[in-house]
Amino acid sequence: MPELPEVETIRNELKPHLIGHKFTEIIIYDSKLILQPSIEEFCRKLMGQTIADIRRRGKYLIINLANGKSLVIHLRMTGALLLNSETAGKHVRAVFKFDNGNCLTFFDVRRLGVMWLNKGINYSIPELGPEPLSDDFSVDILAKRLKGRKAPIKAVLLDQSVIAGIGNMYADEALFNAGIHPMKTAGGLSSEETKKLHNAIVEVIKKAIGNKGASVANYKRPGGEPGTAHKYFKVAHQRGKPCPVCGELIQRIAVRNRGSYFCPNCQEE
DNA sequence: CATTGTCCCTGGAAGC
DNA sequence: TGCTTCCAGGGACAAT
Repeated sequence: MPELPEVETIRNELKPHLIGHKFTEIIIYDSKLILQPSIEEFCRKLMGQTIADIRRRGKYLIINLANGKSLVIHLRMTGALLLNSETAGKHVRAVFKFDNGNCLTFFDVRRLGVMWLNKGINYSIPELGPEPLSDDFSVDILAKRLKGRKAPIKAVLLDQSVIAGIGNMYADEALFNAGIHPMKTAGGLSSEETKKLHNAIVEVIKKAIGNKGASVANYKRPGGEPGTAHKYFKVAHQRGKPCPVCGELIQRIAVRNRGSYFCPNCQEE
């Protein structure tokens, strides 16, 4: 599932193939993919435009066009952007061709991914919290953002308006590394725990980017290769396996309907 | 504003 | 073998 490290990997690997190139053909197979404007207008406004830059904010991929507008893409659960892959098929929702002969396929089994065209460079994506790897994300900022929150820390970590880009897998990994139980009240963390959590979030995200993302479901890099970050997961999706630190069996509980994996010994309630 | 629950969407795995 | 249920989960949205 594409979270921050996966979207960052996709961005890095698409850039050299797409920047400076023009859209020469656009095929939309699934009308639900485009949020705005209409399909016809979307294609007309994109056709012939040059890609100036590819950026990322949280889990959103932002394709900046030379005309100042931007194409915003969210892959949600199973979306993938593949270079020079299949151009038709059951799960192909859109295909974009470019003047250098490259072809970009939007592949998405569960059809939850979306994209839209924005008017200005100030893409109107929802209000998001700080980027975990930016200077805006300090221990103090994290403490301020958790203060007074009564919801479980796991739920708050998944709230994109608190911190941008963290999803279910990396929330579980960060909480494990910080030794914090997912159900612990967010506002009740000690300053020591907050410090540990901050460090764990930064480290987990950095390491996952270094490993080109985690291929637990059907995440693929643009070239079709998997990432390797999931090979180093300690608790995420490891139900029933022994904790790498203490050997206790990893458990799964539901926190706000999200599967949450943790070690009952290392992360006491 | 904070919080919680529902829905969207499909396919693989597990259970019976 | 075939049916049902669970599970994967980001985010919009409604309700409280």
